[in-house]
Amino acid sequence: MSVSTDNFLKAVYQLHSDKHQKAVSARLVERLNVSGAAITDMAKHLAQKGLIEYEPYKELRLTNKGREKALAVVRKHRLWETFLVQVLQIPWEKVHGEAERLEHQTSDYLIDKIDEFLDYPKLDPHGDPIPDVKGEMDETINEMVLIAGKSDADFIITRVQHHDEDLMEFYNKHNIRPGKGLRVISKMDKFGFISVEMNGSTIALPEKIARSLYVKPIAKNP
Amino acid sequence: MSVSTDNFLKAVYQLHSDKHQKAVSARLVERLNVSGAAITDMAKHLAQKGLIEYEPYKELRLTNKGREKALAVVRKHRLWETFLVQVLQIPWEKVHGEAERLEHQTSDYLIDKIDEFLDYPKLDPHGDPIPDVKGEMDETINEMVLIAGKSDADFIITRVQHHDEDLMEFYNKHNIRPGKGLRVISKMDKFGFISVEMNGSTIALPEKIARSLYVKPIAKNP
DNA sequence: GTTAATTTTTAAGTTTGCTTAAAATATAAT
DNA sequence: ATTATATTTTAAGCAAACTTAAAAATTAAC
Ligand SMILES: [Mn+2]
Ligand SMILES: [Mn+2]
Ligand SMILES: [Mn+2]
Ligand SMILES: [Mn+2]
Repeated sequence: MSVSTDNFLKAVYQLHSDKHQKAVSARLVERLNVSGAAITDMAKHLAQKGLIEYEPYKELRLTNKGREKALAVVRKHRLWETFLVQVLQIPWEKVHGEAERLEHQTSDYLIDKIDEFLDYPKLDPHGDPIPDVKGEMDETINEMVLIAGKSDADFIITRVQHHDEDLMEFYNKHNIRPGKGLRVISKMDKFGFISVEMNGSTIALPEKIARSLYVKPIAKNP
Repeated sequence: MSVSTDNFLKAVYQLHSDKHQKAVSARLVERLNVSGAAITDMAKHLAQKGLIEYEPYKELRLTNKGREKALAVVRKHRLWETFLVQVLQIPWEKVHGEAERLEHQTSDYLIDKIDEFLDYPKLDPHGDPIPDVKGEMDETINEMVLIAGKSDADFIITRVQHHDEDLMEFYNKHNIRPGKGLRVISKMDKFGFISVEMNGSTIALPEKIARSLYVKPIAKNP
């Protein structure tokens, strides 16, 4: 498998899981930074290899074999991110770029050694679940995007999106991490801000941020 | 720089340093497993980029810029090998293959972090010197190939070749490592064996092995 | 110093993963 | 239900890094 097919399968897997108004193909264009023609090309190519189901103008879908390959790449990516943060102490905003390249050049043998060394972590530094050697991982239940959270309710941050550098900068500035608690004070105002209480102070989160944070509700302490 | 140029420059650098009857071009064909035509192609291409000096039918030579790039790849390779052995405890015979791929996907930032983590090692697991961040490394003085060693003299193994799996298997079986001492009992016999005393016993080393071990003489203890 | 063997280069062609421009189809709007 | 807009596919083509086969230059042999 080449770097391009790795990235294609991984992207299909990830885009498929969070549903969106746009079709997978269209979002692949943005995610992989290639033309639409390249997507069709690759789709046909991988369909013929039995990795995706492709029919003209229909939504792309991974076959079992394709999902297996995608999960293997996701596993390598997330284990590398975890390793780089925990062992080499690389700042969490820097590890995604490194992992994006290392994931394609890491044997199954090596990644299993890394997994063992880390003692089989379940979550990466951004809160994303790490597939185990069989491709299985924890389901995140009750999870929602922060922007969908009811006001006057308490949440814990479960995951943060981390593809965008601006997002990461914001998280760092406001000490936003998976595991942190927050309370939604008011839902989005007319300027696109949502007000939350965090780390003892109230801050206004821009819509972009509020859409990038995944949270789960917790029982209120009276 | 692509993987192919990385490997090409690294190979030119390495083949240039140990001189041999065959020309560099011819040995590149073996080392990189490509046709002669591909070597000429790449040579022209890199010459035009100012990385090597190329004139038809003349020996290839790296420019300063080319050597710099080559050393950067060598640095990444050897630091990865060291890291995989020391930190992840991967057996030394397995690390070369992994490093061969990782070396091309590792940023300068990351490799410097690895260097720092390892506390700036000077030698890799096979005894090869590791270029520092400026491309400088220890010269190995008085070093020779074992087969050139005088009989009835004592040596220390400085480096071992490790591209070949058979070699590594032999080293493991006989506990041959950099740093080990040995004494040459007799030079190569008519069957191609050289007799040495090592680890308290006498063993016959086939020519191939004796050509793969680099040693330096030590003063005899009377 | 010719001739022969070896090495290197040139020439032509392939594959992968892209591109742009157009045509085809699907989706949305009136 | 047409028409307009957006998306996807087809078509043609390009660049990198290879290949094989033939031609050219070098090196070795006699
Ligand atoms: Mn990531
Ligand atoms: Mn990637
Ligand atoms: Mn190596
Ligand atoms: Mn390599």
